[in-house]
Amino acid sequence: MLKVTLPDGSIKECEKGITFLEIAKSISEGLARNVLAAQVDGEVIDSMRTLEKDCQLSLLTWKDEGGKSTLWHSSAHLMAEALEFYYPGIKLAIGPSVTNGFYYDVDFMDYSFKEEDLVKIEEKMKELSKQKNPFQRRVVPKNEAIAYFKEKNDPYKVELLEELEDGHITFYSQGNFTDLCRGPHIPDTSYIKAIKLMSIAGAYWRGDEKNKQLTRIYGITFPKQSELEEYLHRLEEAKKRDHRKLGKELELFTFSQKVGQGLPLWLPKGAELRERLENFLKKTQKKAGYQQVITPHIANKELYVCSGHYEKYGEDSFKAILTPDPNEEFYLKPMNCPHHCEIYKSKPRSYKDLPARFAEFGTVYRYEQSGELHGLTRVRGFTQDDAHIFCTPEQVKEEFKKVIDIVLYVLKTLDFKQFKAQISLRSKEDRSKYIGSEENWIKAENAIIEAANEKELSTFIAYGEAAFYGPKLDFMVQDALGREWQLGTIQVDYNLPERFELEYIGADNQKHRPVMIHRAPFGSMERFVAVLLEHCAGDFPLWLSSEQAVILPISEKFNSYAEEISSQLADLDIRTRIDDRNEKIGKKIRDAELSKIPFMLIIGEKEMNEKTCSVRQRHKGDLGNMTLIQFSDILKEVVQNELVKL
RNA sequence: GCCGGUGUAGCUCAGUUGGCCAGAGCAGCUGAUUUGUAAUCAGCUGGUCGGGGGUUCGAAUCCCUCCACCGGCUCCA
Repeated sequence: MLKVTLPDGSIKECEKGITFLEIAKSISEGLARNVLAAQVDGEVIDSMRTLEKDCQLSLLTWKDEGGKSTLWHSSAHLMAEALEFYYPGIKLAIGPSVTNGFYYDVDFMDYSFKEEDLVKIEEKMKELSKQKNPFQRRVVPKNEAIAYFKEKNDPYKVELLEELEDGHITFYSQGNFTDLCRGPHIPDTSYIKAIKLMSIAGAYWRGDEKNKQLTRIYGITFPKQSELEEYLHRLEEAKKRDHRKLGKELELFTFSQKVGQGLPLWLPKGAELRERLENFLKKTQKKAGYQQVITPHIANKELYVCSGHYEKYGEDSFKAILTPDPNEEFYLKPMNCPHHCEIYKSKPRSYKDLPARFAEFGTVYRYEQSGELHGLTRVRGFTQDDAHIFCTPEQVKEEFKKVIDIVLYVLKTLDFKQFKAQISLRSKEDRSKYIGSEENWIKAENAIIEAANEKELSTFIAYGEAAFYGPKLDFMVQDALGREWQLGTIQVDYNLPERFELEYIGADNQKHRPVMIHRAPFGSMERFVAVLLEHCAGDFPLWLSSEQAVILPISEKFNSYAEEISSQLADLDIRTRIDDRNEKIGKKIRDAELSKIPFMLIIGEKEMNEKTCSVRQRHKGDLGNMTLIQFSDILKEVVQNELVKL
């Protein structure tokens, strides 16, 4: 008998050689029906594998990430089987599970595969799933595996196989389909109850644009039909929060083909919102010892040659701006740091002056690839809430921690509870794209990791995500559709100070090199507004709302009283508008609700006589009759609750 | 940039076996109504059917090309 330790700590005695599914059965039939995979000593494997030694076991179901990914991975195989049925001879590349479902990259050769073909594949998958075909695992010697796929004429699998180590290669088969696969898989196809193929898209083989482009088919499956329906419903709801849709509806921003792709136009309401966010941060930064600076939108090519950006990005950026002098070239500024370095250099600096913190809402222009533009989250002209901190090497960690405080304060104030802190380091393999000495990189990496640890941030490391001049700490949040975006970023940089030969005089009366910290708590105003918009579904906090209340006279007879309270509320610093259209009150309320105005003040005969207003709150309804002072107190309290979070 | 899809009024959308002056709702304008917590009624205005080229007696509809947008891929200082 072997000892199996379950997640609750209990130990179960089991016979060697029984399957994990059988262990599940011995616990309960219900559990057994739901088990998708087994996690044995931390490794996720088939529930049909057998018990060989004492172990820690947890049985994974739909509720576990490992369970989900196993079902989806198996679904990818099921889809591949259906595809081979209709398109014999297609070449399959890879078919993994992803955050929301799975995909398979397929080389369709001469077939043409269209979106409308998804339905018939889906139907075939449903048919195959009902056949209850078991997933069978088989260890295959490398040469045999290669021979199999050479015979099948699949160059992608052969290429994958050639990189694998002999003795660790497994095939999985179900029905008429066999695939090279590490696993794990569900016991049989009948576990896949609800199937939806979502979309097709192009994807390069191995993610390299030099390689052939394959057709990627995305799908998602569930162990229950109702879960699929719920998922599709959630997708619909998410679409309603899409910042591109809300931005248009709430008249925050727009794009114009004439102005140019990826160049947002901020409408009055959007501009006001943005101004409030900027002022909020300016105030926070002023307290933290930052100084505002202003730099121009273009700069001489020499600036970027010096910074290294020209060499790195010159080819892909907006082309140079020429002048009557043939020896001159200017560039639209793609980042603010080189300018700030020159501000630092404008006078000699003493260690007593450091840290120097220069902040600027600097608008920058980058020629992003056309296919990459996306609403406000990816644009060609945007404003960074940028600042550069110049400090001594000894001050780096402390300064870095202070910046983390600001970022956390900003996220907390705007009610972002879900975010990830990503430590972005160099790629392990390819170091050619980075500049600067090994020694400086290591110093910078350590500073970030230590600061993050001391601030007790929960972090994860992403290799290959560093900037070319240094590592970063990036704050990532998800948008309505689950896409991840980088918002705030903090970067330690030893390179630019060197390139610009920045110096300060130390206590020893010698010249020293300062260290730079680049940081932007919002990231960019554009992206932040986009993510904020989706996060709050357009219901902005009161302190950010341009129109905090709309005054709704019951009829035109009360317009003059509306004017009166509007001016009184303005004296109380409350931002209002009067809806004096010749419409019924129901219509005015409906329009105010749809435009997501936090408060509505309904005034008629009674209110005019009593010098009161009837207050209605967005999404909540009637709060009753009150005086303007009472109303203003409510607003003050709401704003207090929104802002005082530290 | 690459693959696939989409493009009709300010917005949401109808209209393709090629054929009457291209339609609807909302928004806007004008008038009537003077209204009590999510859409008052009537009339009117508004469209180079994304741009350009072609096929045809005839194109929103078919073909070519360019542009923009959407979903991905690659990229992201």
